[in-house]
Amino acid sequence: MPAVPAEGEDTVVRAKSIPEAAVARLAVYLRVLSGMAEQGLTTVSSEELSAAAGVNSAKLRKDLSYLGSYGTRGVGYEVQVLVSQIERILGLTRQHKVAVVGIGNLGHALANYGGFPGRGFPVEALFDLDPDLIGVPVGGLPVSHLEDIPRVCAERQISIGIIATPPTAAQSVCDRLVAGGVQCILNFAPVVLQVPSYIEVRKVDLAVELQILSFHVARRADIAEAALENQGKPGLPGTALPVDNGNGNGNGNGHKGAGTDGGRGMVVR
Amino acid sequence: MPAVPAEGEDTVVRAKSIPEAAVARLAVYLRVLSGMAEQGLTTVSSEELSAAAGVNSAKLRKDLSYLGSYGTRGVGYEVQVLVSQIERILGLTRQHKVAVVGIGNLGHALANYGGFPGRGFPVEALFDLDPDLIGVPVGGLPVSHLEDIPRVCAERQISIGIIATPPTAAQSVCDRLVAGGVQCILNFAPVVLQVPSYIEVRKVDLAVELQILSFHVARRADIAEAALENQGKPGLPGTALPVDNGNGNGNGNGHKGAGTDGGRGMVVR
DNA sequence: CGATGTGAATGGATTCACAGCC
DNA sequence: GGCTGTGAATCCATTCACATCG
Repeated sequence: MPAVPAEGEDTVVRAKSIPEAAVARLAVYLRVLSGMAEQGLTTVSSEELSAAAGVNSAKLRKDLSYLGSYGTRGVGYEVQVLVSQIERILGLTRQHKVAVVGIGNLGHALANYGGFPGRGFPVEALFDLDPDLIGVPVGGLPVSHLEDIPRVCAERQISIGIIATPPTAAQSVCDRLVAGGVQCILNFAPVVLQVPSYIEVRKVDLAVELQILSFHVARRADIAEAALENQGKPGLPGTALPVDNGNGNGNGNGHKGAGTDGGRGMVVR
Repeated sequence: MPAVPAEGEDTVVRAKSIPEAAVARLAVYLRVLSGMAEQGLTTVSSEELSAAAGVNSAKLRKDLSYLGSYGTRGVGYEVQVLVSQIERILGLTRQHKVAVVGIGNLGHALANYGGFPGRGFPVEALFDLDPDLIGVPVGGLPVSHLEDIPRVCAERQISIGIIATPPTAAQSVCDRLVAGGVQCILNFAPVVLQVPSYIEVRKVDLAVELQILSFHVARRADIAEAALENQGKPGLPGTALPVDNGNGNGNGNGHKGAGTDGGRGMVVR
């Protein structure tokens, strides 16, 4: 299915080039919309959708405008239409076969995921170094050896490689994935990977995330300290404020992104 | 609830306000620098460090300039000095106690981490819903019940909560963490959390990451398709090109972020 | 009317390029 | 001479505000 027949655009490369930041948010909108669809909602306004997605409505509308004009003025958007259009733009009509390298705790979690976000990302290969693990099925798929990454990836037409190994192994694993023809890499190892320029890499780095949070805690503490010339007790939440949410959003970061475990029934033992 | 004391405001608050994006990169520089220090390097130029961190040197210098002027013109930077300064800015001189909620595969991985990035982030509480898990030590720390989140977090002065639960539980867990006085949340569950504005949230969303990669694959395919008017075979890497790295970097994303498993000795069973 | 879609304005972040200093 | 530090210029992203249309 070629999906969209050809998109209007006469010339070539109709790449309107949609902003990176918007792409990440579209994925979030898609999830929210899917939830709404399940609940039987058929239409939604930019106001509602943006609130549920934690962004402001202007941004949401601009993001959606990159898809084309699929809303109805004075009314809103049809949930199903948006879902289809976002799936089209994100390339979710194709299947993207995934390989997970490094079957530790995290790799295990990923493997058991067994087909990611509403399908579309079937896990079709697992790799590890540990001899005790080779051949053992994890989530229904036997583990292969690191050595075989290039061959197996090529054979199974893997397009996305996930690196969940210790940092020391990451670069060599990465090289093998590239040799195996994967087009994108999602890297959980805390190293900066060197890759040829045609490979897309995204990284998920827990240490970095924690340190960013640490920075904000520290900044906050500094501010509280600076407030000493106002009052004597800034009020450290020792017991806690029973604050409830309810505000529009509050965090509105902008650039974030990254993988999740998501949970589902993953109890370790 | 007054919560936050009052936010500095115009007057004081000498906060030079260092850009979010730069903060994330500083954490990366820190890791690279630590590696260099271990190898006995004592000085480094912006060129070297930027290459190792996968950014360009101008950006690196600007980022470092937010710390102050700690380089020597014509020479470079002292590794130890940079390490100290970055640690200072990121607030890594304080300790930040961490709670992990949801002891599935991912939570397990996090718990076994047992003290994160070069210490500074000790895991001091674990929570789950599963009765079979309560009281069982994981990574040396017994699991408590979700109900007890507010009390335990308050008692142990937890400042960072990590949510690794299924999506349905995430918001209620989040509310309890907030009630327990945590200041920041790292969310691995694929939901948009609603929090009071003084709480810092970062999310790590695997589904979103994969979909972003999917987008790039699709875009690439479109371009290849468009190239049909040039040649007949764009050259799908069926077997793979043995390309090796060696370029400056290639991905140069900019905004990414997010947690990692990192690996270390985490084999599941 | 009411909500979309979008040019224009604003604000951040990246890059350039060069002055300043060792 | 070489490398840092940084204003100025550029580029990208967000927000504003309103024309547009069902």
